[in-house]
Amino acid sequence: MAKAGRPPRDPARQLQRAHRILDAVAELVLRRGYDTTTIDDIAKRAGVAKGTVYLHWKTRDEIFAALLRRERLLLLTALRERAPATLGELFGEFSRALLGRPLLHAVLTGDSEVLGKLGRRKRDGDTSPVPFVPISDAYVTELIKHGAVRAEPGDHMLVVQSIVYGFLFLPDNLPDGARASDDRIADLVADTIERAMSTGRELPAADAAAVARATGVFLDAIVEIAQQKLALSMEV
Amino acid sequence: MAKAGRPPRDPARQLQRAHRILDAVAELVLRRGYDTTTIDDIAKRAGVAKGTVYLHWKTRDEIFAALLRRERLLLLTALRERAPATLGELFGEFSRALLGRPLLHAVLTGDSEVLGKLGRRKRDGDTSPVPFVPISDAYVTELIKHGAVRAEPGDHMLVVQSIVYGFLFLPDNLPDGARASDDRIADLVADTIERAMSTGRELPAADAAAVARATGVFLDAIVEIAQQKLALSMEV
DNA sequence: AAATGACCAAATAGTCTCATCTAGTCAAAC
DNA sequence: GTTTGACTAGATGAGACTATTTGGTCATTT
Repeated sequence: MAKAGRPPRDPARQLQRAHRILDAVAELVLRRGYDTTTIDDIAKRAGVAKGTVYLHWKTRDEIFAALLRRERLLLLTALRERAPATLGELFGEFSRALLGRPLLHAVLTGDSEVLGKLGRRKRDGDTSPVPFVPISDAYVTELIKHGAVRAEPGDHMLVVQSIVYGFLFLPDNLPDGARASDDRIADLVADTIERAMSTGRELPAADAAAVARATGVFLDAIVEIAQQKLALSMEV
Repeated sequence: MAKAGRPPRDPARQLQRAHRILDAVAELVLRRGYDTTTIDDIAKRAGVAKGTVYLHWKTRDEIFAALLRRERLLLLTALRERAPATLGELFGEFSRALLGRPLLHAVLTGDSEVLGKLGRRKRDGDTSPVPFVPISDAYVTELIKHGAVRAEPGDHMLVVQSIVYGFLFLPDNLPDGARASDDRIADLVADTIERAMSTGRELPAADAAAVARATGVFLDAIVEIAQQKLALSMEV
């Protein structure tokens, strides 16, 4: 009924449209939850026809996956901009960024209010974009080598994840009165991880610089991967 | 139809019977979940008539509350027997004890498989016996005074709870391969809390002894309270 | 070629009925 | 006085059917 037809074939325009659609999804899912957000709603809000949505993604779930990948990339980019130098800062800033991103926070905490029946999905880290930062063994080894992280207790990833998880989760099960602000939580995460993982010795400037560099490199690598994954979700 | 009537009025016998009923509840709830465990089942397994169950508790929920209070007391008693001296040891042993108590673990993690519709209950700490150990301000102050815990970051309870919560929770959301054994987790909790909270300085023997004593006193107090609460749930 | 929206099958939500189950009571048995 | 288990009311669930919604397609339009 309304205008249809063919504007100039412009890949940039199409990408822009894809983002506009994801914007709509983000807003609707946050407001009303995944289950009650329909493709019609999304198309209407994004100002396109339903069929157009399906020009970008084959299924409803793929749309959501693309949204989460975009969220993840935004998170990681923001995280990199804060230029964390140490392991503690890395996850402190990660927590801060995550707490400011309701969608990812909902995914992490399995908020069924938002996720609906998507909540109990197997979290195999690849189909579902778990927002955790999986620190690589190489990165940890580097930190140990420079004396920034102690070697002893082992299970570094488990310890870090447990701490982050605990601080991000606990508030949900706490009475309102006992809760702390997002910034406070982020600071406590940084501090706790620093103390739990560091050797306690002051680092020589050279080592500190090397650690900061390694953290930067590690973050770059993650951002890179996130970018590629998002790109896969966004091609027409 | 079967024998009824009146055995000797013996309060000790009645208490024993109450415990036998709770044994039955524990076993059935663990095996089949709260929702599908009926009073008839419980009575049958405990070898009493249904009416007898109601001589002890007025409602189904009260039975379950009594069971949880008993579990909590058993946990705390076991915890006290391990005689933890430091804050880290206290929560390390707490974690160990909790991981060995499936019912309390289910309550803590909100396992809906076991708890059924009891899962989403408001956790106000009094009606529902939250299995957390709420460290008292007095105890923390004592620890700080003796140099066992640093004062700075504040929010001691929040930090400790987050760490414990994180370590106890994370395994549920982790692939089987990445999980650690219960004992390992308990050790890591102790270590992490020790490092996160301590001043780092070695304690003089006198202070160390004072800390151990304070921990013992604190535990005694909690056990005492748990005992009283259980007693309330067990009187005929 | 690109975009649309009417269309359809399939899932979901809603309604009503009937059968079963079970928390809690209480008169009777000891 | 103490214990029992048959009993009841209300909840819960199964089944059958209808109405509505919605993910996904594709003939049509520009």
